Amino acid sequence: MSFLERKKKILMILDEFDSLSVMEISEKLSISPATVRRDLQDLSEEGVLQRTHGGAMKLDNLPLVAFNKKQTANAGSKQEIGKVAAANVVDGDTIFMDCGSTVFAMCAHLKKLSRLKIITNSLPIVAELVDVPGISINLIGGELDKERRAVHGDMAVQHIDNFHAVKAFVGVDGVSVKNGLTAHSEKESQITKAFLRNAEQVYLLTDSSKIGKDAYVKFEALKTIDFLITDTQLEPTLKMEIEEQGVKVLQ
Amino acid sequence: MSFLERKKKILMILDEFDSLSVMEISEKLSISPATVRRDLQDLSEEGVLQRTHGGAMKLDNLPLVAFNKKQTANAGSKQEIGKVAAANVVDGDTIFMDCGSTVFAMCAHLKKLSRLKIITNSLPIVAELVDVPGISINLIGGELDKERRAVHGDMAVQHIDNFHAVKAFVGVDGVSVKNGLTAHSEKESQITKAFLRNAEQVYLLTDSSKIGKDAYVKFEALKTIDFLITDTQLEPTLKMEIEEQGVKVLQ
DNA sequence: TTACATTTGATCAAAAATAATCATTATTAA
DNA sequence: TTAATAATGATTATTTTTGATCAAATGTAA
Repeated sequence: MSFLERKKKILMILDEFDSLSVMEISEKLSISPATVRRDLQDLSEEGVLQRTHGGAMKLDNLPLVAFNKKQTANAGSKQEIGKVAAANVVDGDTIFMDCGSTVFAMCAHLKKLSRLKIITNSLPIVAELVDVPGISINLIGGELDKERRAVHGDMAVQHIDNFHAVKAFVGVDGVSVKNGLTAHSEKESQITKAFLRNAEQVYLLTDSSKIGKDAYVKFEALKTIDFLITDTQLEPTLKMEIEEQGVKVLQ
Repeated sequence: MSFLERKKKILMILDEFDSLSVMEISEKLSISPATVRRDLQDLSEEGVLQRTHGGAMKLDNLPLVAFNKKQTANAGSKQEIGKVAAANVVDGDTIFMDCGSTVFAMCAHLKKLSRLKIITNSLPIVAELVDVPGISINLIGGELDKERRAVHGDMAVQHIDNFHAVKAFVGVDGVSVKNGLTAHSEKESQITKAFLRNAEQVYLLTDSSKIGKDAYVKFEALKTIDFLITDTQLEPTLKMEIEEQGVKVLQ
């Protein structure tokens, strides 16, 4: 087994168990501890995991490494959310699609549409839908954010401002009644804001773990969005508070 | 069994098993390990699989690179041309890269640079270089041409006009002293024209089979370009005629 | 703190894989 | 047909990778 294969496997099992010891990895992959240490050193230098004494830990803010593949974290609810969101798209729509794994989960359910125009800054979405007949894609230009596999920056915002869509499907890092929509980075929030102001209807897709939480860039009021699509774990009191703001919650 | 047949089979079995060793491939196809290694090297340069020590792996972002499957025509000379072109890029450069398999062939030889900015409309180039540290990418936005895996259209042209690069590396469908640069489609020629007018130095990459031939959209005079990079098959008389126009021919 | 156990990084020899070379075979052109 | 060219497989030298060993560093418990 080559380094590249081991790297993939280590990251996969590390995604499942949040942390692993050198011995555990050594046993699971049938390689010597010395090799595991060398691999962990390389991987930690790449910045894809956190080395610890005796093993390694998952990095939680590791955005989307090879995110096409598997998103075990909340994979189930993301698929559910993606399905519900896709059900709100109809033939002939022009839609904005944000980057992020939750919005990406819509892709699988959009393939059966026969006429759809997608404006997006997300490379994984492009890769997933480029060969689907009936779907035409407008790719937003600008600086490529390698980690997120998405385009950001001023050019991207300008690009979006040249378009109008009937629906926007966006993600956030946090959302609450008090602070509205929040993000980890300003660049990301600028893109999302641009989507919001150029779409007739806005759908916010987020699993319930991010509802009631705040990230540090506060960029838009909650009532700006029309629909919040989330999983069934959302607490009823939170749901009521959100709906009082005029946001329809879909689950 | 010819290289083309082996290539097909290798990609097929690699699609089934996610990774294979040289020996496994050698046994499955009844060819020697030496040939397998040669094939894997070629295929990895084409960007359709990931070479590892001891074998090969499937690529995860293959959808974006898929156009390369048809790239086998003149694969050898394309690699040569790509290598020569890449040798003209130095650390710190900002370059335009056109879509097309010949320009794509530069990628493999650009990875060792430590500081490079690439402005491109080609998804395969993006997919190939997105994970290379030291290379930053500006993706040109606009309508996605699914067949070409590239972005075209007015937005794309506008985008390019916002930038300036020291070098542009472009491809064409035909080039001759009489008709200059020619293309099969107007959209493609508009993009190339935009690259030409915003770069200080223009490198045209094309294998010799396209030299002396004309496609139907005539869009630029031959003398507009500074360098023509091609293979060693180019006829000396043609070469002389081209150099008389002030174009330097590199081989 | 000290004593003890564990983990680590460095070094090295063995094993594996590769690239380069060369003779042979197959293919193509004349 | 023969000569020239290209592709293949075998051989060998080189490089890369691996696992073992061990002193040094780190963490843990008293």
